Amino acid sequence: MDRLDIHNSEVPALCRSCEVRHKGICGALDAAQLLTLSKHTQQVRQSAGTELIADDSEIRSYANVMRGVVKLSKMLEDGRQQVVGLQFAPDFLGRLYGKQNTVSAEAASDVELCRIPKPALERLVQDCPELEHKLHEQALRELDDARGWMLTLGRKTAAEKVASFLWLIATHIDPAAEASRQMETASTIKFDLPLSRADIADFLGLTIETVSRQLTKLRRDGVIEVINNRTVVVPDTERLELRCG
Amino acid sequence: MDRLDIHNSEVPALCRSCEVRHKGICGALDAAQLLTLSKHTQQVRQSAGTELIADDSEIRSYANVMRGVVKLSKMLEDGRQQVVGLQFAPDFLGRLYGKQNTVSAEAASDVELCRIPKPALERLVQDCPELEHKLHEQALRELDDARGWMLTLGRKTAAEKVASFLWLIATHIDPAAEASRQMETASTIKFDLPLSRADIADFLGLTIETVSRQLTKLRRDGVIEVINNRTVVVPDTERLELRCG
DNA sequence: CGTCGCACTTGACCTCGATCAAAGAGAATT
DNA sequence: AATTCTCTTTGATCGAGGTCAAGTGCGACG
Repeated sequence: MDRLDIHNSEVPALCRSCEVRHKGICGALDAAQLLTLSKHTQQVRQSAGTELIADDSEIRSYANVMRGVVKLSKMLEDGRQQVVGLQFAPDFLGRLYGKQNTVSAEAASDVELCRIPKPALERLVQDCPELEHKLHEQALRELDDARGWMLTLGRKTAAEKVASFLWLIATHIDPAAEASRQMETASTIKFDLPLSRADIADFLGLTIETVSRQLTKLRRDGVIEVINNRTVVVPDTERLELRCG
Repeated sequence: MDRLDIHNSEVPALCRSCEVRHKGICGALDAAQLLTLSKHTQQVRQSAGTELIADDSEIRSYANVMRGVVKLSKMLEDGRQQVVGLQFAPDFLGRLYGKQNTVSAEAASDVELCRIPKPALERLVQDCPELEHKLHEQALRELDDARGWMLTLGRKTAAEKVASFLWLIATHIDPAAEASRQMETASTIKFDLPLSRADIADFLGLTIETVSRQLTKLRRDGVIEVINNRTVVVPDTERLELRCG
């Protein structure tokens, strides 16, 4: 688990995050600001399992997730762990306005990040209310997500938790499929799990054995098919949704 | 559970929220903006148990919590409920930038709110980047809180959950005591629980029986004293902290 | 091709917290 | 003071999910 070093990465011409407008930070910036930004950002690749941010560490830089999935988690002293969030491209990654990080972040899959040093981003945010607005909106979305998961963690059964997790990944990995699902009901979705069983367990507040058993049950009941332990096919999304509690 | 109606409340001279600077929204505003604000705000009192916001309802107004505690919660169709947040004075209450509310809000104790209609606040936010910044910071604090509770919900035992809840209330109700605790270790804290056993259970993802049993255990072990089922005395805060896991 | 390592699955058993049931304990009403 | 709420505590029992222990499948590597 080597720590990420932004100096060991190739210098980007213009950070690709600028092409990503949906949730990324760059849609808010004008041409001059984009140029400034591109001078500071560093495109970085990290392989699955790399620790990107350590909890309680000093905040030195922020990043945009360009590709892959980043896992945010918190740990108790005795090692019990809870995944408290997942970030998909093109989410912004980092805790604005703090001195210390409040969670740790790890690459759940191979990821591509667009790094920007803390002072550079903070200057941009100050100069650009529109950028602060964008980041504010993402924070509110993350807050909604977190609260949604609190309901799952506190009140759902193991079976409902696992179904809810699959549902979350299905809708995030393949938003197109989700959109089409709303038009013409009953569709098939196929996606790769970006998390190991252990990570899923830590996300759902379960053990890996329970996650495995519940996946087996969903398989037996024909709600999902699993290929190579990583690829999931959902023949009928409604059947899955029904199991989310 | 009558719904709140802003037209049935007395017109405030100048909303008292403007005096509250720590986390409230008004510290960001200049004199002219404060005056504008005071024309739109309505000070409202609600008694414990009143529903302030219904989940999925259309957002019509925001509020600042002036006194008391507001409980945010989410519910499954079958009635299972999870409290996903608590708001103490002078927190801002409401989901900015959304059409629908994403949680329901209920007065946990008797509360005093300073209401402001959605359009009025949104105009102010647009005109005043400093105000957006304030609200952004609160959203990030709430996000940190939510993620902290995810760890509690997913990974702590019932005993640790109850201790953590008491710790949360102790530090929020009496920040002064908390501050003094840091200077000279080992202090006594006394506070009233703002939540019923049922609410505590819904907050911790437990049943009221388990909450009751754990409180009894803490009492037996001398970690807390309980007066009238509502007032809690913690003779040694460190002993309590030790039980938070 | 074998075997090593790792992630996942499956089984047997146990425990913590849920459920069901009853009994206090205040506060409000008659 | 007696009655009736509602909230809380306590006890007895049950079961979902955790724990412990094998077993399986698959890719990496000699």
